[in-house]
Amino acid sequence: MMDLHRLRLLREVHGRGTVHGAARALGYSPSAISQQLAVLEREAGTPLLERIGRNVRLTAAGEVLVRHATTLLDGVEAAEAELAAVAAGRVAGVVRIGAFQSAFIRVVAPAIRSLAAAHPDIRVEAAELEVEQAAPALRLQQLDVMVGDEYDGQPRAVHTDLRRERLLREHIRVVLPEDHPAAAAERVPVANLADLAWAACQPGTGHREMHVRVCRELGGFEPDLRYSSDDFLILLELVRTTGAGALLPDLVLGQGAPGVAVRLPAEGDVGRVVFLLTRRTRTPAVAAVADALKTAANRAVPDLWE
Amino acid sequence: MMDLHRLRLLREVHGRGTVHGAARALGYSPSAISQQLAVLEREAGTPLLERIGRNVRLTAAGEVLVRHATTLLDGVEAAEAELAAVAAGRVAGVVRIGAFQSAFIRVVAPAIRSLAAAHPDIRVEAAELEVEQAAPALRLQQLDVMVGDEYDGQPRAVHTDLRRERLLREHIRVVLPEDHPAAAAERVPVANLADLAWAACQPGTGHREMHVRVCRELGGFEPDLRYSSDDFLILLELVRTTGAGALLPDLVLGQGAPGVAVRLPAEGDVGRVVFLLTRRTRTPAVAAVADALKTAANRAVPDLWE
DNA sequence: AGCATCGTGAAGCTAAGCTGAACGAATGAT
DNA sequence: ATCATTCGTTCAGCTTAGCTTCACGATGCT
Repeated sequence: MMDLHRLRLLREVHGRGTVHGAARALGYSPSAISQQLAVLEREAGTPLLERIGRNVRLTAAGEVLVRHATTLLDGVEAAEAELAAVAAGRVAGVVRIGAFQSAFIRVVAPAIRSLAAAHPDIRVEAAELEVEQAAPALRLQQLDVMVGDEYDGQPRAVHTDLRRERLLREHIRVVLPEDHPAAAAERVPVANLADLAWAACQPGTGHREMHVRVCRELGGFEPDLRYSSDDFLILLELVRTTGAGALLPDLVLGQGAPGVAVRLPAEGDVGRVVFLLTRRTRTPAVAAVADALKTAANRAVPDLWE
Repeated sequence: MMDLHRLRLLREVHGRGTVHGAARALGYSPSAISQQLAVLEREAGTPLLERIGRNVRLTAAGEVLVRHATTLLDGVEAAEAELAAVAAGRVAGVVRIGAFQSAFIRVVAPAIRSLAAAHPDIRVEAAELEVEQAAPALRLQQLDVMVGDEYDGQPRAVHTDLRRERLLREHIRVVLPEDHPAAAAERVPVANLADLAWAACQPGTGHREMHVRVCRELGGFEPDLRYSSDDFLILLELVRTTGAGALLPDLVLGQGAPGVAVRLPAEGDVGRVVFLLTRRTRTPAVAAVADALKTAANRAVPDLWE
C-alpha cells in the first residue's frame, strides 16, 4: 500500500523542483529522498520523475500522484486536528447541513451562529437544498444534516436507515394585500377569497399541492394560481406588488411582513412541520449540530411550539 | 505524522471487534497489532481502545480517527486506481462539471455520453449551477469545469486565475404563440410586439436584463414582464399555454418547439455566448472533458457555429 | 577549462516492526 | 467451583526499511 511519507517527499520535490531543496526543507539527505522516490516509482510501476537538465520534473503520472498526495495529506492534517480537539474533551469535525430557503434563514443561520460560540471546533458547511435531493446525499456521506418540511396531510416517506426528528410546527397564514376587504377581520374565511389571484410554488411541489387542497377543502373553490415561484420571498413580494394572495408558513413571514396583511384562515388549522434528517449513527459533532438546530427552531417560533 | 498503515490496523480492529480477528485477516500476529495500536495511542495522546470484557472497543477518539482513516484509505485506493490508469496510458480522474440548465441538457449530457466511451476511466460528476456561484467553487477545487453564459453586450468579469474558453454562440429567438399575427412573417419586427405580455427570468438575472434591453433598443418600448421563472423550460411552457411571448436562446429550443412559433427579430442580431471556465492548470482529465464539451457544443448548434 | 551543484548508487548503521513465547484476565463448559 | 479456552498485552530477539556518509558522473555557470 502506498506510503504517506513517500508521498510527502514527492510533494516536496514537486514544490521545490529539486531533490536537494526538498531534502534541505525536510531535514534529510538528498540521497534519502532519491531512494524513497525510487521505491515509490517501483510501487507505482511507472516513472514519476524525469531529469531535466540537472534538475527533476514530475511526469504526468507524478502530477496525478502529487495531486492525490496533497488531498491525502490535508486529510491527515484534518484528522489530527479533530483528534486533538476530541482528546481535549471538545467536540469537533466538519458537518454539512442542507436546508430549504426559509429554514435556512430562520433556523440554520441562527444555529450556526450559536454553534460558533459553543463548539468552535465544529466546522459547519451549509447549502440551500430541497428535501428530495437529501436522502441520497445523506446516505453518500455528502451531507450530514438535512432540514426538510412537510405540510399537514402530505407526509413524506423517510428511509429507515435515516433518523428523523421534529424541529417545529408552524401555521400556514393567509397573506393578502393590506387594502383587501377580507383583511379587516382577525381570521379570514377562505371561502371569501375565491376571486383572488394567487401566488404559489411551481406545480409538483408540496406547497402548491397544499395550496390547492386548502382552497378546495376550506374554501370550496378552485384557486386562480397565476404566479409561480419556488422562492417564498418572491411570493411575498408578489403579494405586496401585484395584489395577489398567498398561503405562507410562519418561518417565511418571520418577525413581521411590512406592506401586507397576515391572517389565519377562519375555517381550520393548516400547518407545516419542519424536521431534520440525519443518518442513524450520529457523530458527536452531528449530534451537537442537531441540538443547536432544535434550540434555534424553538426560538424561531416560540409561540407555536407545542 | 500519522501513519496510514497503523490506521488500517485500527480500522480492521474496529470492523472485527477483536485484535485477533484483525490479525488473522491481515496476516499478522496479534502481538504486532497490539504494539502498533499502542504506538498510535501514544501519537494520538489519548486512548483509542478500551477493553470490554476480553474484547476491545473503540473510544470516542478512536471512532473519530477510524472515520478519517476510512476516507483516507479510500483516497489512497482512488489514487492507486488513477495512477494505474495513467500508467497504462489512459486518461483518468474525477471531474466535476457545473452548468446552467439548457447547457446541461444540450451540451453537458451529450458530452458525458461520449466521454463514457472515449475515456472510461474519467468519472464525471455534474450539477446544475449558476455562473455566479462557480468562480469560488472552481478556486476551492470543489468544481473543475463550469459552463456559463453571457448575453451580447453584458460581459461577465472573469478572474485572471481562471481560464475561459468559448463553446458556442447562439441566437436569441422571439418565441410567440402560434396564432399570434406577428408569427406569420419569417422575421418579426420587435416593435410590433409592444402589446404582448412577456415571460422572462427573475429580476437581476442576465436574461431579464437582455430582455428589457432588446425591447427598448430594437422595439422602442418597455416590455410588460408579467411572468417570471429562472427555468427556461417553464418560460417556454408559459408561451404555449398563456399566450405570452419570450426571448429564448437556441439551446432552449433544441431541435424544435412544438406548439409555438420561433422567429428571428427583424431589427438586428442578439446572441448569447456559452463558454467554459476552468482553472488555468488543467489536468489531462479536465482537458479531455473540456474537449468533449467543445465537440458536444459544436453538435448542439452546428448551423450557428461561426 | 574549472568549479559548483545536481541526482544517484554502495556501504553501513539505527531503529521500526515483525514473530514467538509467556502471562494475567475474562468467559464458557463441565 | 474448576478447568480449558480465548482474549489482549508484554518481552526478547531478529529482520529489514530507511537513514547517513561517501563517492561518482552529469550538467550548467563563469
